[in-house]
Amino acid sequence: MRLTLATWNINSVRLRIGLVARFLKNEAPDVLCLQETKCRDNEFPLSVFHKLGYGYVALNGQKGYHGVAVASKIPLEAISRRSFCGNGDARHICVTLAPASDAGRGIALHNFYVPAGGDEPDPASNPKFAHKLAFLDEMAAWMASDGLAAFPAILTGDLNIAPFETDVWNHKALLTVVSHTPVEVEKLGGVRAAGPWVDALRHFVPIEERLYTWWSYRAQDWRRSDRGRRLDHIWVSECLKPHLRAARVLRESRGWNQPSDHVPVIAELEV
DNA sequence: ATGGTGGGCCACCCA
Repeated sequence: MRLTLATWNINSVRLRIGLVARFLKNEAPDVLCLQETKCRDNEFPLSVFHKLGYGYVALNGQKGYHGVAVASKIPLEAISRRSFCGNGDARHICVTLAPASDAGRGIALHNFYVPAGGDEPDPASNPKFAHKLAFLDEMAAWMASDGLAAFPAILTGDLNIAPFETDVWNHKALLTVVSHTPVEVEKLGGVRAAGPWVDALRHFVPIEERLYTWWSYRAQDWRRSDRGRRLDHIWVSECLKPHLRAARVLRESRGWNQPSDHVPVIAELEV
């Protein structure tokens, strides 16, 4: 079967539930991973997802900040949530996808919202940046010890890092800007190597081609200035690499009414 | 070089 998976930092799922519905009607992914839902689990607009055919929803929310969710047309099993850096932030949820045609163990799906890291790229003076680096270290160590990617697995979400030169509008200018500094790019590389994971978007889009998933709200005209960054990712385990069929960015949604500053990333696999 | 715009929520924190 064809499995379509999307990830989207929605920046308040309650405010933008209309955009989510539009996206689900238009693109109809089998699975949608959300970040920055910004609500408690009992405030999540479940009924909208149910009405649109997403009968399986797994939540890890909290009041006002962060929060991740997975909505799916296919059954979700073995739902778990991990707290990173021991501070109780809702930044991770793991589910197992059980596609009908998959006779095996299913696909483990990790949905992450990595800390943004604040403004100053110095862990000594900026605790938010220190938190981001510690979070990435913990991700890599966890992956290495648990062999998460040794079986069919997907790691997705807002990783808040644009790793390659063509993942930002100006590589040189952004070397000192949190999201593209060498130290965090290297740590993200460590997480990827710990799988090892395959970057689904870059599997299909040549590295020479600029590719963004986020444009700041602060630009006067995001489309004209096009000062974007590729912060949102879908990674698959090596054994799923031969099953990748397509991956793309839904750039147009940045121009919708009252948009999120992030747009969806979509990957298709034959499983 | 600076400040620009959004969200949650009720004083600011966060992106």
